[in-house]
Amino acid sequence: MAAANIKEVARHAGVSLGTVSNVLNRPDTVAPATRQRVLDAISELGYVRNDSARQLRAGHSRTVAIVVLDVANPFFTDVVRGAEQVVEEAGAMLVVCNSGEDSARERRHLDLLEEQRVRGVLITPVGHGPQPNLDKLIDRGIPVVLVDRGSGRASRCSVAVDDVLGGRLAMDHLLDQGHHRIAYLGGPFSIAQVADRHAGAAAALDDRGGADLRVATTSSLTVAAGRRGAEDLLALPARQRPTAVFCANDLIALGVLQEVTARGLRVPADLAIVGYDDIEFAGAAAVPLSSVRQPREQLGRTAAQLLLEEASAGEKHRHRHVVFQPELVVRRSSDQPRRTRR
Amino acid sequence: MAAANIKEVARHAGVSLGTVSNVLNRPDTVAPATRQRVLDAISELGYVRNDSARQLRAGHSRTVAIVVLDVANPFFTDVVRGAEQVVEEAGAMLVVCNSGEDSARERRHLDLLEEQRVRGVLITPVGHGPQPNLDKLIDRGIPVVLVDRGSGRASRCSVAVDDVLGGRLAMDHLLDQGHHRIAYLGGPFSIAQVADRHAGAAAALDDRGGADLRVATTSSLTVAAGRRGAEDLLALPARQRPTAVFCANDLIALGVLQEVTARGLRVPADLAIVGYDDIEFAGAAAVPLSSVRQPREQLGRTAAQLLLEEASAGEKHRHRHVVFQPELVVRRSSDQPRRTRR
DNA sequence: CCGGCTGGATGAAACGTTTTAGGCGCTATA
DNA sequence: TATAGCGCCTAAAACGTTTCATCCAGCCGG
Repeated sequence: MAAANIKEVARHAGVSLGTVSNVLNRPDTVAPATRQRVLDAISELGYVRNDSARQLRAGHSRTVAIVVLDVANPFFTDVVRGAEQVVEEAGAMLVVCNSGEDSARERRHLDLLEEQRVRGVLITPVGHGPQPNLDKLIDRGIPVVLVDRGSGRASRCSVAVDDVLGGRLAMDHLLDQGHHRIAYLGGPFSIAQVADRHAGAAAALDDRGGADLRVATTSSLTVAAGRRGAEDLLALPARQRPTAVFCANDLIALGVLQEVTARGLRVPADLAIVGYDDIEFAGAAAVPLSSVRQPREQLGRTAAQLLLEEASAGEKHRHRHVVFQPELVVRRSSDQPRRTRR
Repeated sequence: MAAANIKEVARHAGVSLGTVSNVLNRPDTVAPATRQRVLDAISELGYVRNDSARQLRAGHSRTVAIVVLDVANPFFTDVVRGAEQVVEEAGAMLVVCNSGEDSARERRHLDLLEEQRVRGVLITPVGHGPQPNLDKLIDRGIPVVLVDRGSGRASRCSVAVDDVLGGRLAMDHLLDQGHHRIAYLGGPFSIAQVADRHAGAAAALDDRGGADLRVATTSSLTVAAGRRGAEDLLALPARQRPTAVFCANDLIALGVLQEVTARGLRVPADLAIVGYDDIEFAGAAAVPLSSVRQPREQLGRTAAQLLLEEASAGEKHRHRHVVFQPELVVRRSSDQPRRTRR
């Protein structure tokens, strides 16, 4: 069966083309009898709207895109779920694109999305420099909301969790636990979250002093990268080896935990670990993981709301920047009798 | 800047509309000098192709959709990554839709995708009854590939892992370990994987005898559902309580592990656990989880390949059904000195 | 000098909607 | 009786591409 179009439906129902369109879009403006005839024709022919034509006419599509750094990262999957709720409620469709922390792929996705004239884009950009591609979208009138990236830019909305504060919370906690040699493990620093969390940790240390913060960078935010990072840390001579590590996210932390455990060392006695994101698996880890919790689904919901608002308000929209507060969840991986450590 | 269209570009470059189109689609058919003039006009005006118009003309889009049961499930995220590779290589775009194990949402997604005339659909359907929506897509000529669902249906391709075999492997292993009271935890049974894995386990038991298989159903395949399922199992009187549990997936298994640990019981001594999927977190769990491993990314890759093949081969395409073999990975959660248990 | 060929460009049709201006037959009002 | 208003419907234009049938100029062989 070839795809029937609106014209065939019209012929079949003995009405004009515009009437069919009215049945579809403003059913109450057409007489009940006619409407029924059209509906019958529709179901008889198995007619399905052609969205391309619709979009062409409308000038934009009804889909909203979210571009995440990593589809397999539980942080983002929860953000996606939050955004999904809101977007679907509004009768639109959410499509998920994966940049894989690769700015070339990000660019390709954005180009494609622009060609598709999507209704709007939620994005956690890969870098934190200027973003010509995003600006291009905005120029074209496509609303963009930055997710988990608090840019002060006035040209777009953003939702974020205060990563600097999160870094502070984690660091304060480790200092409270009496650690003096602490490592920050994460990367690449081109990812804003990685840099901000580190900045918070460094600031906390500046305020209180009396400890050492070593930075070890990873090439990505994955379990495997965490394992490799841990190898490096553990290879240090005992006097330099940190007694605690603050990881840029939970995947890294789980990697560290795996590596440490594999070598027969104990957590937190030999190495205390604090992660970030408090993903579902953090509590189920070999040693339950301390972590900085973020309101992930809410982040997604709020982002989607801002986007839809902007999309419908048009010119008179005022950009907003929403910042949520993170919260430290202390579990076994960093919790031990208070004493000074050397 | 309003979106410039092909006509303006043509005027700007002093050529006709068709020539611009040729520059875009068949650059070698237009004289170098003209081509350059057009390209200059394009970049000067910031012209971006309008994909809706393109699609309208072409009759179909260049996007491929994948509809998964749960975006937050690591199994699917890996399948998505595999499919992504192949689809992007082919210059198309993969969009991810989440049915959330809800057939109403699945239906809405499929309707929307049909309206969009997507190039093809990869899907793990919610139920395993007849699927009128899928048939509708196929009637319309949109290729559909079933993922992780080995339907013998001749009308579509499929890729799957032999879940019955996986269930056997798990069960055989537990029997080898000397367990006599075993539970199968998972649900809903309307999900084919849940039913098949159970069938495999039951078949293995039939073959060997000498043990009891209790089925406990959950409402979904999540960590939370696993915890609730474990509560029920642990509430049984000691004589009936199973000594081992085979879980329909790793999320369930992690939930069980959490609940068991929270009550101060030991794994595997008090309760052995075998999961399914071997997700990245399984090895990092409190007690490293035994699990049935599936070639997840490859599943995605193969599915995408079949889809693209069908999309381009058209009529003369022969449907294929690819089945991969799972593999049991034994870790601490089910590994213990062999002895008979009562 | 003519016919045919070729590389390069053109113009118009077509894809399937939505929307807008208007038409037609009624009824209610002045 | 004219007029306005209303309910219902129609016809046609427009959205931005791609493609296909032409066309034109130049060139070659005869």
